Amino acid sequence: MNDELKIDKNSVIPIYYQLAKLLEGQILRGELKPGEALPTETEIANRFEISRMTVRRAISELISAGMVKAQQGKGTFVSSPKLNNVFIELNDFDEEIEKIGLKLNTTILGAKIVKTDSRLMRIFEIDDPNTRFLFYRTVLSADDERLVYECKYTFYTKKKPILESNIKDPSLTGLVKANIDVLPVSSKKVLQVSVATKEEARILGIPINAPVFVAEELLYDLEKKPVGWSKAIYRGDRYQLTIYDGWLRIDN
Amino acid sequence: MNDELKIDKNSVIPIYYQLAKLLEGQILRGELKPGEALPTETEIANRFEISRMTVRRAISELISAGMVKAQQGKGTFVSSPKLNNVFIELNDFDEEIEKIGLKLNTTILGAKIVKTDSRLMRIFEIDDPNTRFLFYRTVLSADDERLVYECKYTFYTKKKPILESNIKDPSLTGLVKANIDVLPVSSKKVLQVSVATKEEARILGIPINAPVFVAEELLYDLEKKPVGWSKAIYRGDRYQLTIYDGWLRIDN
DNA sequence: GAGTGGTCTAGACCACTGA
DNA sequence: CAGTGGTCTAGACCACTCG
Repeated sequence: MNDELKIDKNSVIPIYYQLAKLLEGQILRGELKPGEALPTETEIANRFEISRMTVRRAISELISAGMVKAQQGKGTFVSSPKLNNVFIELNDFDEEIEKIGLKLNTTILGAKIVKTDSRLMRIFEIDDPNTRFLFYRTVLSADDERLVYECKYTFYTKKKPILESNIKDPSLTGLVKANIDVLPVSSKKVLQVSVATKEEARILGIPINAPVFVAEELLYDLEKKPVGWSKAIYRGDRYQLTIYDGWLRIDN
Repeated sequence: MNDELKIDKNSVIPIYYQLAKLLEGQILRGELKPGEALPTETEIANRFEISRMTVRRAISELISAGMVKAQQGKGTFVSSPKLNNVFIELNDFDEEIEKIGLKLNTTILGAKIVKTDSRLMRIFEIDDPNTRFLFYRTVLSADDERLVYECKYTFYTKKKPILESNIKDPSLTGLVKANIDVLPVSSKKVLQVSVATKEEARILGIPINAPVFVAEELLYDLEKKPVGWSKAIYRGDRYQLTIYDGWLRIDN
């Protein structure tokens, strides 16, 4: 049985990959149903005359794709596709726009040094009221249409001059890297929905109270200290978030 | 040198895990900076007197955490934390609410059989104008406050009776599974921002034109055919999306 | 050609589950 | 207890990169 389920040991395609694809096919075609057990690793190894380590490499691909789950002492079982609360790939807003083929353009509305206030002290977890921040206001446009209005803050250090013309990378990460000698390694983003204020509506050229996304981003350094904060207003009529979910496929 | 960088080969903790954590620590402490090369696999294996396969297992943990990248023929290099367009964990709205400790309650406002229309034919990719759908309207509440209004559609098959009292799992996935003998394995969600219509405002008890999230979900079966569709209206003042990004840590 | 990571083997011992 | 997956070894050969 299973005549076409063969593996070419002399192929340039790795054995573990051929085997993973073979098992993935059986699962996707429903020949192996959720809850069912895969053949044991030893069985598969004997059947295809390959090493058990190679079988394990193949199965580990399926595990990381979320299609099967191994249980020590029991066996390896086909998972039910979990359609919630899983790892997903979220395309960055801006890359999404560029894919469509529009030209993106960032305009710096202003850059200045500001004193701290209670909000910034809370966000950046600092006590010193003399701390000063660099404050940037930028607008992202595509084809002369304004899409995003963004306010960005990072610590001010006298080390480097702030020349507006000198800003190569106006993203929050870029500004932090340019102004303080720190590498942001993690971030937290909060996405909310709101309606445009008068100022936001004016800058983006949309009606007051039009729906907008509000995306706050907080950047952290290696020691989990906040090093940058931004608040971005996205036009609600131009942005949407698309999320794909379910079993990840191996490779493509 | 590096006295504390040791591995206990007799520990219950796997060697590959100890080594992965050791290397992760060096990267997080900045002893290995982005762009720098790790020692070669053979070097590490000799240094700790372990097998190269075990070293590879450790490094593969770092690779899947996105902290390093291996390049055949060249070496293994510490990655720069990529703070955009990466895999992220998106908590499901509802699970998020339950974590806070609120009791969730789903009310079924109605369930009926409807004829198809041009919108449903487009969404479900069908041609037959005689197709009929099951149409559910539900409301999700927490502590007597209405949070989400949802309209759900799935194919109507006469196989099973539709008893409202019989609905155990009112999620879209649950309804699809209950009504047609099909297992949804993947989904596509689109998140948009909008303002509440008159009907939505009435049902959710919010002002007309209040900001809301609109989440459309399309469920697919094994053959990538749409089997369920829902459109959910989330109160904008009660929901937000939090996204963590950057280097994933190994385990906890 | 020397050195790197990528694949693969044929064993071994262990920890865990279930009858 | 027999059978499962989890870890580990000490080799081997390959494909790739770069001088």
